[in-house]
Amino acid sequence: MRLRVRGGFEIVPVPPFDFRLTVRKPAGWDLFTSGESFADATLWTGLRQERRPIGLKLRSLGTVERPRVLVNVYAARNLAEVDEQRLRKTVSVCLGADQDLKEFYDFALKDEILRHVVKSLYGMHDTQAASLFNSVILAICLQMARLKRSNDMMEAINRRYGETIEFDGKKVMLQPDAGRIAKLDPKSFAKECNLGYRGKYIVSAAKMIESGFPAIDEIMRMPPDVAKEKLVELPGIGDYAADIINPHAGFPIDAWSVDVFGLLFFGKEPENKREAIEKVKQEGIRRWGKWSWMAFFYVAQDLQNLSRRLGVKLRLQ
DNA sequence: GCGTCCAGGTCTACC
DNA sequence: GGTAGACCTGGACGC
Repeated sequence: MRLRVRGGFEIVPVPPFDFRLTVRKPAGWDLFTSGESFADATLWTGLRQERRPIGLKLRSLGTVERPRVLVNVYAARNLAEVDEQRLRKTVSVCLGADQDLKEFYDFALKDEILRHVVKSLYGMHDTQAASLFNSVILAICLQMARLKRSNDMMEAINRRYGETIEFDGKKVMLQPDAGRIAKLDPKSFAKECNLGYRGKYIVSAAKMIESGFPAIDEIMRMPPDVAKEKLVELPGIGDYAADIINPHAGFPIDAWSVDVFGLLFFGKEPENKREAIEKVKQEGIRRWGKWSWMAFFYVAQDLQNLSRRLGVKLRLQ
């Protein structure tokens, strides 16, 4: 689908704000979709607004201490004023533009582990997904699979049911919306995309989302424990997956991160990962309290630097 | 080449 | 309420 420029707006994030680190994270986490591209302080990406594909070109015009982000909006037809206002708010929230990192940095600089990562990744804001369903797909595909297979499953879903938008000379793949997946036969879907048992969870979750489950922004506005309680109502979403979808509420320790944080906290990787997950999670929350997620996020993005600084060999993702 | 293990968890039947 | 076992698939590993 070809999109034309339909408007634009400027976002002024709270400094420090490093555009590159925020939209193109060192560990490779995408902002909105795996199909986005980045060059010359510019990100071409896309999302859906009320099912409608929207192309976005985000350009950094400022500096880390005086940040400005110019957003060009591309769509098939003109946007109403109210839609552009809503889009502006969505992009601003997803970029974490209003996040003030000062309090976290003050806390982190007194911590033996975190002081290294906040210096290395100064100005990296925590971003948020634009779609609950896309986060659900990610959280379910991460389960019981190595990272390569998780990526293969998500790519298969995008290839078969996603949508490519073209704008500003770029092509961006958008992930499918819940409405499309909700209509599928779970067994066929699982077979087509090599999802195994996950296929039925994704289709059932899509049906729940289609029938009025709270949207991502509503979830984010809920108190963390209420949001988590709500999220685990979705099929295939348990404790870990809920923390992936709404990370502000938790410390998403899994079979990979249990090695990393086990080594950081206790000086060695646990012998029995499954048994150690709860212990490591509790230790993270005890040490870092309300900053647990930010600590997890910064550490996960800075493993190479942290390995060097602390003289330990942290397993990269 | 073949068999086994287990991976960025969750659900459910059973006690 | 707690817990063992099942669940898809495929790469890694030992033999």
